[in-house]
Amino acid sequence: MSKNEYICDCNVVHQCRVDEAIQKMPPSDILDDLASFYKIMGDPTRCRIICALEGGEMCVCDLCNALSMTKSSISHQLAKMRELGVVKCRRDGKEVYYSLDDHHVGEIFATTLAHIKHKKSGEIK
Amino acid sequence: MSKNEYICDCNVVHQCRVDEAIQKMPPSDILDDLASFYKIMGDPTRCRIICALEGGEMCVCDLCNALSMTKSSISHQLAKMRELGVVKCRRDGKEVYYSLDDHHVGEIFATTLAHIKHKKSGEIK
DNA sequence: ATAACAGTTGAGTGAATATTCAATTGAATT
DNA sequence: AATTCAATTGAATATTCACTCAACTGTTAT
Repeated sequence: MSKNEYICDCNVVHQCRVDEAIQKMPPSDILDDLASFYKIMGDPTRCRIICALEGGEMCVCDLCNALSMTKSSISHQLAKMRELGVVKCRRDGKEVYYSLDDHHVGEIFATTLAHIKHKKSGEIK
Repeated sequence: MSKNEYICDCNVVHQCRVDEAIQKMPPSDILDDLASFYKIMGDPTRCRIICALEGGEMCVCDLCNALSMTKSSISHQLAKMRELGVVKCRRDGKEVYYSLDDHHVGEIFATTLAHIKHKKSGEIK
């Protein structure tokens, strides 16, 4: 009778918990944005770009040298980060300067970094 | 003379910023852990699992029905999340109950969700 | 104008990964 | 012991994605 028999071959154990979870689930556009935000942070290269930009704006060439990577590779990543509103850029002559666009990013980043470091040193839960 | 000529065909614009970024860059094992943490959150299915588990533990079948996905798919994701210490599980008879392992996850998740919602409703930077 | 330089972009490639399907494990019931 | 049910696992597939390479855009200098 309930929709689960079409999805899964077992019976619901706690219908109330299932209903509660469905009811409290954020709308899918919000969830997709959330996942996109995490996904954009979920790459070592982009994490390093964010770390570098926390000290202030840098041009693409500066970033290349700070991260020891090619201009093309960095530029591709910056384009994605810009699209998601993580970084912004301004042109000054031949150079293009990038900086963190979203002030929340730095905070979330710092919080998570502290959490990782804490876990790393002790493995206390 | 500087190493950048091997990486990039342009000249460093701000050597001091580059040096500062390199010096302040967290060690690569920390950065990899950080990226892994974000990566595991960077998938809508896993975000939904986390949302569901915030209300308390659920068995795999409950999760299937809450998310309208197959047991196998959910189980594969749960295995990854368990490996990274995001969720933990306990067996009770035939069922296996999953819950959030890391109390930081909920906090970081809530913070980011609030941030996304805020951005969504207004696009104020 | 032409050349030189900073950065971008698109196609292509190889690696990572989410889901499906089928087989298997582990536990409870008959 | 045999069956049933919840969950896991491995292989296969399709998609995503980071990086490379080469061509191109936009700006400055000659």
